[in-house]
Amino acid sequence: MSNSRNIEFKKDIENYLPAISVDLVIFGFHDNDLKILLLELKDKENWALPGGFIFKDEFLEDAAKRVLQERTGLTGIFLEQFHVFGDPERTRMNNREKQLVKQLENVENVESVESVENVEDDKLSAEIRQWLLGRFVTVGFYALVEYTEVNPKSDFYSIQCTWCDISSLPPLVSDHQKIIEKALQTLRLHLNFHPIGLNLLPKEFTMPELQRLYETILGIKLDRRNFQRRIINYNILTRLSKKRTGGAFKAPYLYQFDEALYQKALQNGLDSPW
Amino acid sequence: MSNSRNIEFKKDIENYLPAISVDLVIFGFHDNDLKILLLELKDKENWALPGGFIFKDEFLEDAAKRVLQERTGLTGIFLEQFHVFGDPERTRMNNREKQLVKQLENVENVESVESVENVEDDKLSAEIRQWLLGRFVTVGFYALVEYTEVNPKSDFYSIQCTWCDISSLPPLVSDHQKIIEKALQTLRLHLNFHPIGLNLLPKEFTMPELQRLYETILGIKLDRRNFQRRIINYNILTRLSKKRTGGAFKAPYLYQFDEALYQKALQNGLDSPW
DNA sequence: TCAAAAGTGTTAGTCGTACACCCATGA
DNA sequence: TCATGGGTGTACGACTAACACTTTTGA
Repeated sequence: MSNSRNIEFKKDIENYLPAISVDLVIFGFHDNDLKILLLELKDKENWALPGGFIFKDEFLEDAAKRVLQERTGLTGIFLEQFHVFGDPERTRMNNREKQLVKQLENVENVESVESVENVEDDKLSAEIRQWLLGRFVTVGFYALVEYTEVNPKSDFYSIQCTWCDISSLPPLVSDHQKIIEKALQTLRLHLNFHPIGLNLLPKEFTMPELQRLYETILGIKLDRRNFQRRIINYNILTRLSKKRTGGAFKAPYLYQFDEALYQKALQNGLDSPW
Repeated sequence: MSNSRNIEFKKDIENYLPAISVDLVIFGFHDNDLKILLLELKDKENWALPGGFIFKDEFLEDAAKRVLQERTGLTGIFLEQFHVFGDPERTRMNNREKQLVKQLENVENVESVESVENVEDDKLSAEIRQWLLGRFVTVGFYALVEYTEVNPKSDFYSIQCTWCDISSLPPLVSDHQKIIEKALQTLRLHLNFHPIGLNLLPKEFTMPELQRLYETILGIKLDRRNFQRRIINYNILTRLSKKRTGGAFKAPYLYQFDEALYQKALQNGLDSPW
C-alpha cells in the first residue's frame, strides 16, 4: 500500500458517512447457472461481497453504482436496494473491515520509520482503525448484469474477483452469506415485477435458456411446454430467426424482449392475482 | 424542556449510531379506511412519521420496536423493514431535525443564564445541534396494528399523535410523503406473502370488512362474491356464528384467521403462479 | 314495506397441468 | 441411426369473471 493510498483513504474517511456501507450482490447468468461476483480476501480464508462506503453528499444508489463500476467496469446497470443489515454483532467478527485494519497496520510498520509525513500517516491509520472497527449498518443492493460483459477487477484488499456459482459458495465473511440468501429471496419475489430476464440474459437468447434462468432463481423444475406457453402469453417477447446451432440437437429459436411491452406488463405484475 | 431532559438527550446521543435513524409507517384499519399514525410537530406546520435513533448496541428492529411502543404502547407487533431513504438532500430541508434544533435552542436561551451546569448544557446543545443537522439515512419500517388497541402518545417534539386517513394526509416533513407511498406499495406487494389481514383486523371480523381492507390497500374495487370465494378457497379462515348485528341489513358472519394455516399458506404466497 | 347490505349459485371462458408426438442435429 | 433436446398440440379440470336472485334487518 502506497503512502499516497493511505492519505487518500484518510481523505475518503473524512468524506464518508460514518457507520454506513453498501454491499452488492451482483448476479450473472452463465452456463445455465446463476452466479454472483465475490472477492477473495487477502487472508485467503474468506470471501466477501463487493462493498464500499458512502460519501457524505452521495446518493446511496450512486455509492452502489460506484462500487459496481469499480468491480465490473459496467455502468447503466439494473440495481435495486433490497434490505438493510444492521445487527450490532455483524461487524464484530472476522470481517472485511478487520482485513482492512490488518492491511493498514502493515502500512504503519513499513512506513512509520521514514518521515514526518509518515508520522502523520500513523495518526491516520489509528483514525482509520478506529473508524473501521465500529459498527456498520450496510444497505444491500442487488445488481443484474450480463455475464459476458463483465471484467471482474479485484480491489486493494482482495486477491481476486470472480464469479461463484450460487449453489456452491465459498466461506464468507461476516453476515454475507445471509445477505446473499436475502438477495436471492428478493430476486424470486421480484421475478414478476422487475425486468430480471431482460437484465440477466444477453440481447438474444433461447426459450430453454430463459427457462433455466427461471428454474435457477426459483429453485424448481418447470415443464418445458407450459413454461413456453406462459411466457409467450405474457406477450413480451419477439421471436427472431432460428439459431444457436452449436448443440447436437435441433436448433432452438432466438428471442429478444420487447422492452416497452415488458415494462408495461411488469407494472401490474406478470401474474398478479388481484 | 427540562435541563435533565437535555442531559438525558446528550447521553443518548453519545450512545446513538451517527447518521442513521428509523422511521415508522404504522398502519391501522378503522371505519373502512386505512390509516397511519402521524405526529403533528410543534411548529404547527408539518407532520411527521414517528421515528427515532438507534443505540450503538441495538438491533435496528429493536429500535423500531422501541419507537412503536413509545407511540402506541404496543408490543409484539408485526413489523417489517421495507426501504432505506438516504438521499443527501433529505435532511437539508425543513424537517423534524430542524424542529428539534429549534426546541433545543430555546432551551439554551432559557437556561444558559443559570449555572455551571447550564454552561455544560450549552455545550451539549451545540453538540446536539451539530449532530442533528448532519445527514441522516433512515430505515423505513412498516407496522401493522389493531386500531382499537392503540393509545397514541405524542413525543416531546410534537403536539399530538393521531391517526390520519391514508387518502387525505396533512403536509409532511422532509421525504415522509415518499416514505409513506413506498410503504403502501410494499404493503400491496406483501399482501400475498405476509399476514396482513391477520395483523390489521381484530380477532373477529366479517368478510365485507376483510374485503374493504383489501380494496383500500390495493386501491381497487373487488367483486363481493368472487372475493369471498377466493378467500374461502385459501382455506385460512374459520367461520363463527353470525353476528355484527348493528347495521340496518342482514347480519354478516364473523370469521377469524386460522393462524397456522394462514402462515403455512403464505410460505409459498397465496396466489403464487410459479 | 322498502332500501341496503349480505348470503349463495350459475355459467362461460380462460388458464394451469399433465401429458405425447414429431423434428432437427451432431456424434 | 440414434440419442438428445427443441418445437408444437390436446384434453381435462380448476379457477376467474361476470352476473342474479334471495334473505335479513332497521327505519
